[in-house]
Amino acid sequence: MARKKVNLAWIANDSTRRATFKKRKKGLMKKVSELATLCNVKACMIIYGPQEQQPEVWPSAQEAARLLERFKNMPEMEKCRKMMDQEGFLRQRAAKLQEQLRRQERDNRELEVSLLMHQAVAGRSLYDVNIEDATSLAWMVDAKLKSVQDRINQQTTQLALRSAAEASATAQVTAKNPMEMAMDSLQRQNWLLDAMHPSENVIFGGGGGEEIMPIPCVEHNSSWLDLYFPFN
Amino acid sequence: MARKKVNLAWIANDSTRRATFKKRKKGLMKKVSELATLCNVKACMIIYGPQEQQPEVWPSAQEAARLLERFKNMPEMEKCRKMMDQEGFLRQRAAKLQEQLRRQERDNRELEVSLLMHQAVAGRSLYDVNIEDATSLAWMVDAKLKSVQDRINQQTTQLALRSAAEASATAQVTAKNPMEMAMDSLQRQNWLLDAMHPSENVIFGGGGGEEIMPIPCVEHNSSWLDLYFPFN
DNA sequence: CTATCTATTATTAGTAC
DNA sequence: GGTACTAATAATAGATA
Repeated sequence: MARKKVNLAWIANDSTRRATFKKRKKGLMKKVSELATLCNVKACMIIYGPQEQQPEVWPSAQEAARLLERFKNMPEMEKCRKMMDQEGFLRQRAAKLQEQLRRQERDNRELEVSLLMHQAVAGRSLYDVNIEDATSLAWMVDAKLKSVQDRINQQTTQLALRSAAEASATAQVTAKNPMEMAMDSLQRQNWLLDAMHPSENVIFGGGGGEEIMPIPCVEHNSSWLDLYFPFN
Repeated sequence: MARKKVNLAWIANDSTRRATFKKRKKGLMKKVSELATLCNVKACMIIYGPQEQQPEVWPSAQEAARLLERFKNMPEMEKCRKMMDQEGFLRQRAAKLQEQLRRQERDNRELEVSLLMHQAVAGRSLYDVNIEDATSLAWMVDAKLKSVQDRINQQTTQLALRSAAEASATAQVTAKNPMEMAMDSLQRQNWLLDAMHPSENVIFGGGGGEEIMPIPCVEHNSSWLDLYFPFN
C-alpha cells in the first residue's frame, strides 16, 4: 500500500514476499487484537507461513482449539446459515462490484446525455454530431468504464487464483461469473447510440444495418468496447 | 482510524460498536484473503460476534478445522517454540516500546546537550544557566518524553484490559512491567543535570546533597519527572 | 439497519542502511 | 537476514441519507 498500488497476486520475489508476509502478519495480528478489544469478541487466527512448520496462532492455541470446537459442535444445519466463508465472502464482493458497475453505467449515461445536450444547445442538431465528437465521447466513456473494468479484472484474478489453489470446480465457475456478467453489461451499452440517433441505424454486436462506419475501438485489458457511429 | 484517533478500548455505545465490528470484520477478512493470495500461506480465522451464535469463519469451516488439526497433531515440544500467541505478541510490542524509549532518551540527551552548548557559545558558561533556562529546558524535555509516555500508557491500558478479560495472573504481571520499566527509565534521567553541572550537586531520587533548589515539577499522567537544578 | 461519503488515521511497499 | 524511514495507498470513524 505504498509507492505503488499492490497487485493482488502471488509475489514471485522471495525476499519481497517474506518481507510482505512478516509485515502483513504483524498488521493482521494487531487488527484481530484490536477487534477483540474494541468489540469484545472471541476470535482466533492461525497462519501457516510459506515454509514454516509452526503456524502463528492468535490469541493462543488453547483459545483457537476452544473456538473451533465450539463451532464443530454446532448442528450442521446451523453451520451453513449466515456463515461468511471464503466463497460467500467473494460472492458478496462480486455482487457489490456488479452494483457499482450498474451505478457507474447510470452516471455515465447521464453525463453523456448532458454533454450531447450541451452540444445541441451550441447550435447543432443531435443528429449532427461528427466523427471527432463521437471519438472523444468514446474515450470519455472508456476512461470511466476502464476504472470499473480494472476493479473487475482484479477481482477476477483473485477469484481465479483462489480457485486454482483450492482446485474447486464450483469455485471456478463462480470465478468466471463476475467478468462475464460485467462484459455482458458493458456490451449492452448501446445507450450512447440511442442518445445520438434514437430512431435507427444503431447496430451493436452484429446484425444487419445500413451504411455504418465503426469508430476505432477502445482497448480494454482482455476485451473490446466497440462503439459504432452512423453518419451521413 | 478516521476523524479521531481510535481509543483502544471496549466501545460502550451499542450501535457504534456493532458498526465498528462489521466494518473491521470485513477489513480483516479482506486482509487475510490478501495475505493468503500474496504469500500463498494457509490461514484461517474464526470470529464469534458479540451476541451471535454463528461465528464468521475464513476461508471455510473445513479449512479451519484442517489447519487446527494439523497444529494439534504437532508434538507438544514444537508447539511452544516460536509460537506467536497473544502473550508473546504483546510482550514483543512492549519490548519494542522499550527500545523506542531508549532511542528517544538518547536523542533527547543529544538535543539538550547541543542546546546547552549553543547557550555556552552565546557567551555564558554552562554553569551560568539561570532558572528560566532550566525551566524551559524542562518543558522541552517533557514534551518529548510525554509522547513516549503516552504510547506506553496506551500499551499498558491495552495490556491491562486484555489481562482483565483473560483473568490471567501471569498476564497481569506482564502487564505491569512495561510501565514500571519505563518509569524507572524516566526517573533515571538525571543526564540533564549531568550536562549542566557534571561535577557535583546533582541529586535525584533522594540522597543527601548540599543547597539545592527544585525546579517545579512537570506533570505526567500518573507520575512525576522531577528536575532539580543547583544554582548560586 | 444499510449504504455512502470524506477527513483522518493506519498500514505498508519500496528504499536505504 | 534485520531495522528505520517515508511516500503512497488502504482502512475506517463519524456523519449523513
